[in-house]
Amino acid sequence: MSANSRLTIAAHTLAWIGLYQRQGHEVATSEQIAGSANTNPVVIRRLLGELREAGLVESRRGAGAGWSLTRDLASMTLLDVYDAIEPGPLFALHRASPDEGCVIGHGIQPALQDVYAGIECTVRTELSKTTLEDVLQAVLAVPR
Amino acid sequence: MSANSRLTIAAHTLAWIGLYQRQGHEVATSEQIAGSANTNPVVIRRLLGELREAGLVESRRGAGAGWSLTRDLASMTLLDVYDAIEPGPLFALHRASPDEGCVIGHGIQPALQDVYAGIECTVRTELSKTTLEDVLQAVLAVPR
DNA sequence: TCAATCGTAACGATTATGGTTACATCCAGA
DNA sequence: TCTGGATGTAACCATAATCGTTACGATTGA
Repeated sequence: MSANSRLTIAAHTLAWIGLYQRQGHEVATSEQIAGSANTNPVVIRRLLGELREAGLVESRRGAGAGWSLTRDLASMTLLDVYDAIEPGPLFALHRASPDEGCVIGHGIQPALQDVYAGIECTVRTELSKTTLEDVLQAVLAVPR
Repeated sequence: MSANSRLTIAAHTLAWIGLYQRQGHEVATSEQIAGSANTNPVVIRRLLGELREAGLVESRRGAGAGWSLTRDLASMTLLDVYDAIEPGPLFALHRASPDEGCVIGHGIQPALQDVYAGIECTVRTELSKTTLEDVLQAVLAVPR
């Protein structure tokens, strides 16, 4: 596998719930979403649990249980989702500390940290430009 | 581990070779670099092999062997390095195809692909703004 | 020839992701 | 009060990427 499909599954999930609610339903179940995303309901529940901690969705238990959005898709950006599922940094530094006695080893981490921080910042800015409503509209615009 | 430290190790390696050559040495060995980066020489050789395929470094075998840059650090950007070590996409789509019979399942991949492509584009642009010479200068500017 | 270094295969450890099963918990509605 | 359906979560396994390590053949200047 390797790369993160978590943001993809999360966006899929939120768009699905949003459309389902727009069709008049109150709550969506993890099983329905898993069917659409072609994965396991537990995977969806795990992910939705993280989105709930971030305040993007809420769940009801018991009979007639399921998941619903806490606010409109237009007020959720991909950055909100990204932060909710807390991926690690895009680029990591050395896994073992470099040799501090070496000029390069001493200065490389602060130097790269600055560069990496700048890149993460632009990625976050880009993510914040797309709302889940944008995603849903783009989905609906795809020709059959 | 999780995140990629490959770009970090590659930048460390190139900066190290660049500084070493600037000090009058012809070639650097994987063992020297591994000492500075606190890793194993084989890890460095593997990485340098990929950089060589991209034309950034060259190697000499036999006695007095080692690695040298093919061009100045000022003409190498982090994007060159990034492309050389070929990381996968930043964000992946679904690992299993979503349900094409579902409106969301049908349109979600094209919709997200556009967003992801835009983000990768900005990341690449950012990476291309920093040369390895910039990195080396930033390293040397770190106070002891 | 020899010593140093690359080139590379092979194997194991660690980690992230995610698929699956299982089961306790909860609660609206009969 | 029961019960069915769904959540909440633990547990385990599979897969894959990265990395550390050992080992050894290939190369080549001295």
